[in-house]
Amino acid sequence: MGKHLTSREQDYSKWYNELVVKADLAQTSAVRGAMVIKPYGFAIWERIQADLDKRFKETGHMNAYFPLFIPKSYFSKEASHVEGFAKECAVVTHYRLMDDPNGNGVIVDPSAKLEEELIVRPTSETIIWNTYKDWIQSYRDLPILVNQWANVVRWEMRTRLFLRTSEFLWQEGHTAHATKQEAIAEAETMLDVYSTFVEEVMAIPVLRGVKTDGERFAGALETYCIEAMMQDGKALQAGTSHFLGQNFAKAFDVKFQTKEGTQEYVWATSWGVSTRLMGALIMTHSDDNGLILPPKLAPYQVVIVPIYRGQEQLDEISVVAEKLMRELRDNGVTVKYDHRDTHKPGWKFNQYELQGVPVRIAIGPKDLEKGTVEVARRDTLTKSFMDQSDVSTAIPALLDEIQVALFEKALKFRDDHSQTVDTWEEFKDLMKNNPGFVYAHWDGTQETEDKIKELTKATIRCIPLNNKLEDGKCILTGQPSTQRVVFAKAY
RNA sequence: CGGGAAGUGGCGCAGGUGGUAGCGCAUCUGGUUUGGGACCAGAGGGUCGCAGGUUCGAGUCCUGUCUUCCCGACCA
Repeated sequence: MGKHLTSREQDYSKWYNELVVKADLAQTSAVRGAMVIKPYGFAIWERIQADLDKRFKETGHMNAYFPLFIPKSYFSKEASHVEGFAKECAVVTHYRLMDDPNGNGVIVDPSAKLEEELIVRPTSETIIWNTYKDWIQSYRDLPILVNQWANVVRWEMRTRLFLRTSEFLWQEGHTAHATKQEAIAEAETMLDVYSTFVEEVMAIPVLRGVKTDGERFAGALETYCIEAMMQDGKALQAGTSHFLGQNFAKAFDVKFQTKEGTQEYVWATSWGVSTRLMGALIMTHSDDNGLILPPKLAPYQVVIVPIYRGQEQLDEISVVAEKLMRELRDNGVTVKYDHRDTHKPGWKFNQYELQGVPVRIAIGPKDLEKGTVEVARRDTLTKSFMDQSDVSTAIPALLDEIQVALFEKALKFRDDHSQTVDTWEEFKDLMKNNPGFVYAHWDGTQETEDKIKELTKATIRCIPLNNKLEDGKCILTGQPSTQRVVFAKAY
């Protein structure tokens, strides 16, 4: 195994693939398109889950669980929804295996064919709305504010770890409301929850906006999104929140009786983020030495590495290390003390850099004499010395500083790669040679969006919320436009 | 699903015109080491993706098939 990663400049996707594997986040599995998330990678996902889950509950939601399998007939009930997912559904057709009469292991028992095939959920709107029909009779049953953490399957042609796999983990919120206004407010609230989380915890700056017709979720009236910029200038959708109108209520006949006694269809939203956030995290912060984790998501925020000669010296250092570890833990810092004798300090330094541990503390014989430790920052790769007595207060402050610095650095990168453009030539040139977010006028038609995609591979990532109105001419057609939209190549 | 490339110990690779598999890293043992991926000595580990075929003989040639990666279409 090579000791160094492919550099980002040399081959960005190779860098990403190697980093995911070498940092021990995930690996490909024996199953086509499906990944194994390894303990270190899953620990990060657990932190994402825990923080988001808390935010969902603080905004009034509760978790529930709906089946993995969805009867095929449910899918045909909402036309645009089927159209959106039909091409990537896994289908269960049989329920039993038998010994192969020809002696070649087991085969599917042809007599065990299902009456109605089951779809492995690509998303759960249909099964959930079929259930909500039973839950909702009166306005007193509303709103329903439910989330589920689950796996879903979308049969993908080309897969990449975390970014696009056939099976992935996510959460999907599904809410039901008495009024349109309330449902829209819910979709907007959840977009706020996502953007706050992604910016404050993941340290990834996001644009908030709405999708165009072409990019909208299958079955939604409005799709809100947050878009992040990766270090190769491509956009990655970090989360979506949909206002579904009454589409699913009508498809599944979910009505409620109002105070006035009339029957009305329920208004709906759904919203989700997936393990794709792991990809966003990696591609926003990491460098050619490996992963860089924001302190708020790092499985260990601090790793302590002893430098010693002989058991006696290790024992002396361990006394200091364990004291510091206790003090740090008391101050809410997660610490790992790596005193394994099977690896040298240099090896550990490289390994923890590869795995993105925000702060490394090294303690050696010289530190014992002077009462100091060596503190190394992962994000800047800088080292300095600190008195042991300062560690318990200085390290939490340093972690906060790193958290902010990562966000600021990513924000600066995004700003440096965001341009306002008014000519088609300039637009084409940017997309080809220096991709990033391009703010340009668009005539509002699907045809133009498709044409631009065909010519440059760039799509409209979003129409920013609270967008400034400004008269202009469409970048491609010259037709009048009232606002700029954000174009980028996307993951 | 279209176009390319590749499948050989755990990982990365080498194996002109066919002759019975090798290197680096990793692993194991012993010793010396330990402030940025240590060194020396020794050891273990592969029915060459799979299935057919040609041949006295196939990692090598032929056919089929599966998988992975890259580039497109689709997508969170």
